[in-house]
Amino acid sequence: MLNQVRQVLPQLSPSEGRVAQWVLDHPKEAAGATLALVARECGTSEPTVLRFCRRVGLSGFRELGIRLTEALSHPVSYVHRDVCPDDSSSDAVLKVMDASIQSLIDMRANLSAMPIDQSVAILSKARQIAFGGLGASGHVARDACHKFFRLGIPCSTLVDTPMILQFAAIAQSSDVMVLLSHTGRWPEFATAARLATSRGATVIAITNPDSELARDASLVFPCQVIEDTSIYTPMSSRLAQLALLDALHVALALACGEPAADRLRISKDALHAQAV
Amino acid sequence: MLNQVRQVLPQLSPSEGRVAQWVLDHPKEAAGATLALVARECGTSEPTVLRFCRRVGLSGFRELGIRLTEALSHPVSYVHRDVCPDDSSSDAVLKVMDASIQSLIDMRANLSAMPIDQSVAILSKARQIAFGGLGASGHVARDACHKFFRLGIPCSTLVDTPMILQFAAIAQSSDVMVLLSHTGRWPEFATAARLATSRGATVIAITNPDSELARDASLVFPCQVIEDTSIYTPMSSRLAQLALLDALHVALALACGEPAADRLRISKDALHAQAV
DNA sequence: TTGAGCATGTAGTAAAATTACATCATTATC
DNA sequence: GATAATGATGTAATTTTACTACATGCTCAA
Repeated sequence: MLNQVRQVLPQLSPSEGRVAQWVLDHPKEAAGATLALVARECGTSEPTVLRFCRRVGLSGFRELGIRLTEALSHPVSYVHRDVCPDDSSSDAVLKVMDASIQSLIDMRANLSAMPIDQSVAILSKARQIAFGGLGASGHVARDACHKFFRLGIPCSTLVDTPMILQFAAIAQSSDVMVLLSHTGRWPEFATAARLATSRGATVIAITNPDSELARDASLVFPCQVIEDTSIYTPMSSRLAQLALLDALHVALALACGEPAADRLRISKDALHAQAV
Repeated sequence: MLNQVRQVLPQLSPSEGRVAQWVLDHPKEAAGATLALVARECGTSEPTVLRFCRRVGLSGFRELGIRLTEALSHPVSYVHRDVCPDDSSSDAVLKVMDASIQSLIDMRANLSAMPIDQSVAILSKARQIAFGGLGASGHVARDACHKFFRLGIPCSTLVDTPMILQFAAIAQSSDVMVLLSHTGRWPEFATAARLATSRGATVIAITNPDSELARDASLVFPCQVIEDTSIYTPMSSRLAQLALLDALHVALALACGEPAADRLRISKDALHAQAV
């Protein structure tokens, strides 16, 4: 909303521009203000304020109040703003955290498009699960492996292409291979997916839906890659992948019922017996 | 807000109750509605609607609109709700995602209490950085190591207690050891922290502030551990740690200026030359 | 049965939002 | 350089909206 105001500001006439500027400077005050007050505050007349509202695409002054409280009630909005070289450390940290939060929120909004139930059904019957990923995704794969193994399912991690290809080559029908790739463009991943599926195994891809890997996988969790305009932008999508695997892990634990829950409890207790 | 309405509903008179019910049923509509419209819609009079507003603790009808848009603009609140065994897969997944999002939001709110500037200052002058963590924190440590090493700083990962103790024993004054532990209760971590600081090295702890480790570290990033009431609760705090390290990494890259930015760019290009 | 107390509605009021129209300045056109 | 045209801005009237004061009617108890 405030961005919308900023955007039309240059096209506004002087008086209307003053109103826009005042709204931007005092958004909190403007949200609850009355038409007369705003006019007085900006040294203009009521109709001018109203014209300003219309010009930013609102139906009237009342809607301005609604839109403004809406925008402000997110005490902070986690919209992505690029980190720029002259940011202070604290600014940069805030921006990165916001980007991370936003990427999780985006993923949450997309959950309905993901094959969660199918994946849980297949994973719960898996003979073994292998998690494959290169570079940063390798760490996610390791983490996932560590998590799922506590359910009592044989798990392994594949962090280089030879390993991934070898696993695919010897996969059996009840094996599951989870492949993590941000862009899905490593040709070896698609090859491994084809190889594994041809042998009857299931390949779950957590990747860009417009990729060769996505086409060749059995199940795809679409993860849009945020175009990183700035070199400072970290891989927020990696966080989202981790959270997704967390969620899948819990869903699987539920689906497996008591035995899995027991194993979780036991493995937690094993740690707490000492300290964590 | 809506909860507030629900709470007073039983104490309301019939007509006022109808208003409350309508507001609960059509919150979106109610947010922008006019007094007359609500009265008509509920088959009652305007003063009754107004009385309803007063009874839920508002100053008038106008405030109802504000509170309502406020409540609705958080399309969902990411409050933590425990996963229970009879949840469906999709319910469980949503709950886990919400918990993850909330833990990031909490961390963001706590950023001001963290020694970001000091850490950046020390890290930018570090001869080498070692990231230490056990179990799940080990994966976070590996991920962080992978990230910081791309800045051109010598980095290593320590994923077991002997390694952590050995690093501490041979640490030099410009070395930095980053220790990750959710509870901070492993005695070896505190020992390592004492050992390393006594040799002039800096120990940055990302851990529970009420722990031995926190006391013995040079700098502490407090991370409150969410009491995991349910065995299904995953380690959301691990996500927050990752995001924090992401942020710290970006802040450090900024502080190091062009050389670090160049290295980041080069390492990104090295990947993009093939595919990621 | 009558009056106290409460729920509800009617009618009125003040203020706010919106509209219609007038004025002024600026620019374009002849 | 006068004049029409366009657009910005304000004034005043109108409508709508929120809110108040008061009246009606109902329920229950003495």
